[in-house]
Amino acid sequence: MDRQQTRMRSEDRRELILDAAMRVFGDSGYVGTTTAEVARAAGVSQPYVVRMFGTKERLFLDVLGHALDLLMQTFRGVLAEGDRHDLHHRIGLAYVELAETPGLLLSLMHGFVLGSDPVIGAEGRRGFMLVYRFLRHEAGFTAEEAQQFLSGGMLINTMIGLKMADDFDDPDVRELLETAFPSKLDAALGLMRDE
Amino acid sequence: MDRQQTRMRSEDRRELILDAAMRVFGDSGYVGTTTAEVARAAGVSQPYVVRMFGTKERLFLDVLGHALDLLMQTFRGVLAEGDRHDLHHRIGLAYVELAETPGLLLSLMHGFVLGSDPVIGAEGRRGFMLVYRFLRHEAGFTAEEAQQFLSGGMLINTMIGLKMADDFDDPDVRELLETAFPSKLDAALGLMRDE
DNA sequence: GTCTATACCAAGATAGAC
DNA sequence: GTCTATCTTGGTATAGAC
Repeated sequence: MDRQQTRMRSEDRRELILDAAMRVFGDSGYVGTTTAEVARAAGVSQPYVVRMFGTKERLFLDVLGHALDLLMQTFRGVLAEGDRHDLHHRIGLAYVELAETPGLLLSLMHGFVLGSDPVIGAEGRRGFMLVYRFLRHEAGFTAEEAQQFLSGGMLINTMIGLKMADDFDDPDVRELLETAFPSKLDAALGLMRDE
Repeated sequence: MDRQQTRMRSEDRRELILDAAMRVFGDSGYVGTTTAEVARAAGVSQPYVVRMFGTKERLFLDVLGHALDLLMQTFRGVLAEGDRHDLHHRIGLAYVELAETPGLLLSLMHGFVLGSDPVIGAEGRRGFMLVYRFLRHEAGFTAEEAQQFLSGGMLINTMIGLKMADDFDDPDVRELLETAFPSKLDAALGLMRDE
């Protein structure tokens, strides 16, 4: 083992582990992920991960919080920068771009599906409604718009979780992916149509 | 323990276990569910569950297949019985009714989110596309209609998974639930509007 | 701040009786 | 067809050195 760790400020190390954990949890889910896998992905020892976050559950909750922070921050950025009329499009695009941050959307999704767990479920509901409230009360979406936005988001999450893109050669799969993912092209066309 | 099992045809017992497993897997997911929990829910011994299905993985795959069978059967029933023009509504309603079969939609959802797993992922993708193909090629949905239907479905699954209804007293939660779930009332209104 | 070594427990699977 | 008993593995968490 070539792991005589270089010392680091624990804040930095924490960030590192959190990102690694987000990836791994996104892949295998909360229960399906071992603290050893997180450790390996982060390049530290397994006990250190536990030491730093207390428990695996605590770690997962922190990952959820982290993912949600990034998401809300992205949304607020979009809201701040542009005018109001194509907001729906622009937030949609921003959402799809979040898919490029490994594990971000999927960790959330894994949290969402664990509503029966008293502590993870509570956090999942809180996070989900945070997004809904943002859409409704900050971004000015109607109930229907918010519902449709979230619907599209959940479909995207599901297809990412399914690794659907691996079957892109199947024409049905391809068609579905192309209609479900808002593209820059769509956004441009939509804009032109709106004027 | 008062479990001196009455003997049963293994086919019947199999159905019983499958339904119990669907419930439990729906609650806790694939990895989060133990064969002992399934056994308890079905009223049999843990080794018997394993004995009958071979492995936990095999059991979960069978649950997915079972859930999918029920779903497709329901959809085909709807397609067969009515005329074409309000099909979207009627299938939507049928979908919501499936939520009353414990674990059905959620077991599927847990499967969907495990796309990284080589064997479960493959089955998940297969199942998901089976539904898409039904909508497109049998029910006559356009790509956009099919995409929207699945979107709504995934949002519903997510909210069921989140046990969102537990927070029904929160007005935002309530609003979201009411806009996301197609109701008989909506169906009736929609129909009237269509004529 | 970070590691190695290890205790402890839970879960899936197997053996074999009835 | 179904159970009890048990083997085995692997995973979280702790202790304690550096």
